[in-house]
Amino acid sequence: MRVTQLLIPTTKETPNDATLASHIFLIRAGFIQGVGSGLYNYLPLGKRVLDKVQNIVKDELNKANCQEVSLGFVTPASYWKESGRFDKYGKELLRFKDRKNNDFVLGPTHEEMMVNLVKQSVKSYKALPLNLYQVNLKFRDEIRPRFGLMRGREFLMKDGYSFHASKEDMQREFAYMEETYKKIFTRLGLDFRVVEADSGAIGGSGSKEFMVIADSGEDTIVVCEKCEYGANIEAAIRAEKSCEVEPPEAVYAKFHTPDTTTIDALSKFFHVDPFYLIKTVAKKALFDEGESKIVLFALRGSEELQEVKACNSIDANELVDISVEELAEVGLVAGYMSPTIVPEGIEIVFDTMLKDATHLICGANEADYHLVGIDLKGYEANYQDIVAVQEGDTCVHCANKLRYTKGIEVGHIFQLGTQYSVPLGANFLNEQGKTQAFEMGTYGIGVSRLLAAIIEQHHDEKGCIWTKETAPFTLSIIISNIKDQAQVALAEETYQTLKDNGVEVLLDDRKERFGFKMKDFELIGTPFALVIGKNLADGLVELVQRDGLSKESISVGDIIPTVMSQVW
RNA sequence: CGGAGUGUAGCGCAGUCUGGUAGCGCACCUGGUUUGGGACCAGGGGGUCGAAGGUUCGAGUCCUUUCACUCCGACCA
Repeated sequence: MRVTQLLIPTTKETPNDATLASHIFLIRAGFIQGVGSGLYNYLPLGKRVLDKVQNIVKDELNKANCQEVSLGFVTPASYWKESGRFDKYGKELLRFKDRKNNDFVLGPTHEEMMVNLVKQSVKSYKALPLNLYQVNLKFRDEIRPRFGLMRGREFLMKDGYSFHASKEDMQREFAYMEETYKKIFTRLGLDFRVVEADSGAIGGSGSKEFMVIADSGEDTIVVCEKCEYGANIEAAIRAEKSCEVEPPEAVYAKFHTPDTTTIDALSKFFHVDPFYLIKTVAKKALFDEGESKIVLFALRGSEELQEVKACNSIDANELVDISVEELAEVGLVAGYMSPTIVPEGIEIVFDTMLKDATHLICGANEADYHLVGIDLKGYEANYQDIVAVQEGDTCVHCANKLRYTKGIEVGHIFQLGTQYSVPLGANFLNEQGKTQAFEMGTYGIGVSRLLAAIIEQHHDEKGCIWTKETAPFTLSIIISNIKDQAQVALAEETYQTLKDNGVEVLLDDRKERFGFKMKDFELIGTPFALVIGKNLADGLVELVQRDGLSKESISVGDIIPTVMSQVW
C-alpha cells in the first residue's frame, strides 16, 4: 500500500484526554478516531490490526474445534428477564424500546442468545459437546469509559459458549480452552498470567482470567514469587496468618477511649498490634428490585476488606458506602461499631480469621467506648473469607511470599454449570432418555482491548512497536528524497517485488522530508523499515528494526533476500 | 450517581472578568525554495463561538435552561 493512497492521519499533538501510551499512540498514529464517550472508529491501520488479532483468535479456536456463529446484536429483553439478569445486570445494560413499545437490550454478552440458539436445535446428548463462538460488537454502558480502547462502551469481543452432557466434560473443555487461550496470547506476543478470578455478573464458579502484565492495568493481581499461583485480588486466597506479637491479656471490660475512631489510633491507645483489634466496616448492600440493607463486616484490624468478596458473601449486587447519618439512624455509632453488639435486623459477616479468635478489642457501639478481652471461641456467626490478600502474605501452595502486580484483563473463562440452562429451560435427552439441563462453560476475549494491551506492552517513547503477527504492515519503505529518481525507482521496484512475495509493505512515497517520514514510521511501528536514501550513491540502503531502532546497511543487490529472511 | 472542570476552525488553545470587525499554533490548499530527523517564504480556504431562550441598539462575552464531553471514586472483555 502507498502512504499517499492510505488514510493515515498522523499527528504530532496528543489528544488532551489521553494518558495511556496505547490511547495516545493509537490516535496519534491514525489507527483509531474517537467519536464519543467510549466510542471509536477504526481507520484503515486500526482495522488491519483488529483483523489480524481476530484472525489469530479464530484460527486457534477453529483448531480447537470451536464453531463460529454470529448472533443478533439487538436482543429481546424477554431473554434477559427469563434468565433473571434484566435486573441483576444493572445500568451497564443499555435498554430501549422499538416502535411497537417492546423492550430490547444491546447485548453486553450473549449467554441468553446462545442458550436459546442451542435449545432450539440440540435435543440429544449425541450432538454434544458443542463449542460455539462469535466475534461481535458488544455494548456496555460503562459508568466511566476511559483509556481509549481499554475501556470503551462499544467494543469487539469474542465470546464462546460450550455445552456438555456432564460436568466432567465441561471441566475438560474448560481446561482445553485455558490451553487454547494460552496459545492465542502467546502468538500475539504478550506477557500474560492466568489467574483465579471472581465470576462477577456472569455467574458460575471456577473462573479464570488472562491478565496481560502492565503497570497501567486496572486490575490488581496477586502472584506468588515462586510457584504458578496467581489470582485477582478479588478472589485471591493465602495461607493462614498469625501474629508474632504477644496477645494482650485482659479480662472482659469496657474502656473509655475518647477520639479513638480508627484502627491506628486504637492500636496506639492500647499499645496493641492491630491484629488483635476488630475492624467493623458498614456498607449498604444493594439487591434486585431496588432493595437495600445495611450490612456489617468484621475483620482483624490488620486486614483490609475486599469488597467483591464481601459482596459475594451476602449475595448482593453491589456494595456502596454509607454516611454517618445513615448509620446513626439505625443505631450504629461510627468509629465505635461492635461486631457483637449489633442493632436488631442488621446482618453481620465475620471474616474467617476471627473464628475462635481470642484476646480481641472492639468497639462497644457506644461513643468513646471500646471493649477489651473479647473472646470469640465457639461464637456462632456467619464466617466467610472477606479480606484482601496483602503483599508479603504466604502462598497456600508453596509457602513463599505473595506480591501484587497490575494486569489488563484480556480474557476470562467460566465454568457456568447449569446457571443459564436451568432458568432458560435448555434441556436435552441424555443416554438414559431423561431430560437434563446443559452443563455450560463460557469463554471471553476482549479483542479490541487487545490492541490497547499489545501497545501497552510494546511501545517506546516514540510510538508503537507491533509484533510480527499483529503489525498492520510488516515493512515500511521510506524514500528519503522523493525528487531523487534513483531512490524512487529502487523503492518502486523493491515495493513491487516484496509485494509479489507476499510481504505486506507500506511505501512512503509522500513528498515529505526524511525526518517527517521517519517520525511517522516510528509512530506507526511497523516491525521494519527500509530506508532508501543518500547512501544509495554508494549502492547501500538501510534496514531498520523498529524494536530498538537498530540499523543494518545492506547493498542494493541483497535487499530482497535480506528482507525476506528477516521478515519470516 | 457523587465531586471537579471544559465546550470557540479537523486538532491544541487565547478571547469571556470589563458586551462593539472572531483570533493564534498545528493541519489543509496554491506557487516557489529545501530534502538523513516533524524545513522555509508568499498567498489562500475553512466558524450557525455546544444548543435553546432572555437582556441589549449590539452577545463568544451578561442571565436562565439544557445537552455533550473530560478528570477523580464504585463496574467489566
